Amino acid sequence: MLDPKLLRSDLDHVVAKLRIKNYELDVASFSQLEERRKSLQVDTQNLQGERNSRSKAIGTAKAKGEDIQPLLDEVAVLGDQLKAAEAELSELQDSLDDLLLGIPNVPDDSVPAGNSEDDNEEVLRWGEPPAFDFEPRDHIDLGQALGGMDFERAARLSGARFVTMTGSLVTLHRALIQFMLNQHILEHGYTETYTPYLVNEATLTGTGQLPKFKQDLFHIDSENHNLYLIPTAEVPVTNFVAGSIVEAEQMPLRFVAHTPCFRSEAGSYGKDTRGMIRQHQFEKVELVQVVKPGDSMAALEELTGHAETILQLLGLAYRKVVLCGGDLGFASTKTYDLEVWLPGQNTYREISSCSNMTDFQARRMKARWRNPKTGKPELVHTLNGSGLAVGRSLIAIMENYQRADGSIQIPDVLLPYMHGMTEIRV
RNA sequence: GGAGAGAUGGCUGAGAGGUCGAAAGCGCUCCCCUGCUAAGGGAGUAUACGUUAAUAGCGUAUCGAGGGUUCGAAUCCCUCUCUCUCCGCCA
Repeated sequence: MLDPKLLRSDLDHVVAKLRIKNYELDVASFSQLEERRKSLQVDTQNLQGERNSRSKAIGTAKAKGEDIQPLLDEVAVLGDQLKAAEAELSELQDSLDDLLLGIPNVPDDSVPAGNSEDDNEEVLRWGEPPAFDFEPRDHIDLGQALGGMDFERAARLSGARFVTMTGSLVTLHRALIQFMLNQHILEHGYTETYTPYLVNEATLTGTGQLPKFKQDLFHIDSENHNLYLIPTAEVPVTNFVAGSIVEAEQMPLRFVAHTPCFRSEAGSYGKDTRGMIRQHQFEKVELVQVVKPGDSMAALEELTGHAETILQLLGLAYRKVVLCGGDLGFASTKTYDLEVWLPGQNTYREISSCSNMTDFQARRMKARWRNPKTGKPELVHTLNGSGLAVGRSLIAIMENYQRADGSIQIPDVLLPYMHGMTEIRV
């Protein structure tokens, strides 16, 4: 959520900023609601004040043993007026909140303009795409040939966009998770976390998935439960600090979590339908930081660097792009995508997305820290990034480390997790 | 699943229809005293919103959440959520 004060004091500026994100703020609706809210709130508070002072007078009169009936008669009409005013105000407040919850975060000044991923700006390329003296295969061919990856079986169990895996490929998948976790915990200073995979509406509202993006989520709506499957660990982990005040000396908080992620992928029909690129269920190692407001842009660079380190240690060629305004997520002010080279697709594909949400999520979650300079609680800044998406990492390893005979070489950093295996073959 | 108890400020914890945004203690901040250490005295110490030049005043709201009763609710009633204790079941 944006700062309502900012919207009131500098609306034109916010509108201009949001245009970079291709979002047109409904200024008329906002101004109208805001104006009515103001006058209605003043009226309501005046009525409340009157009721309070009169009730107090009744109290003191009663204590003195005076006849209070005349006072009661005076106050009789006040109740209904007040009730009506309060009802109207709360209704108005709700519409205003709905509007505010639907407005995206404003982009950082460094974010380039643009409409789609084609307008994203490349910041760097690392590594060389491998040169093969044979025609490289994609992970689907490789996985089927190796016998460990089966999309048809998964479709019988669940439907499209699922996979079953067996054997060494699963070991490799698990090795990737262990390697990433250990790197972030032992080398990058993150605290390992375990979280629920089902969360409530308040939690998803805190990070910004609700109310606007309900269609992207899997929803458990049963007699006794109203829960959603997490689309990313960002949701439960960032909400660790919801409603709390973090001590200054504890910051920055750095959390890493490995969780499954569930996405309905509504609206992506026909996109990436083959293979493991876009699934309803996938594993991700997620990085979350909670930092002091002044530190968040530096923290974004740092966090993105932590994700890059994983790619570098795995020896995977990648490029780093800054998302343009039109491609920027709802809650983000600035996002770096890391795109790994996939020989099977002959292109770079997103494997990590690292974002600075500034105080946008913190305001929704009421996540604050106590600023020693002011002694007051102030909103924290939150960041998150994939470090990395595990399923896509598996694909990347398979396609980049494939050999002419269809076997797959295990990258050195994963060897400690592979029970002595140095390659995967039929 | 059954029975019971509870939820109050940064923390502990009083308060049981009116003068309660809330006693007291702890913690924290400032000041005084005291030549170290320790101790003592005083003052202050929630958040949001509105009004405003203002972090000054003033007003409004907030005692788990949401409804209700009442002129007036932390206090009474209802619903929900969560926590604790005992029993049952269980990976």
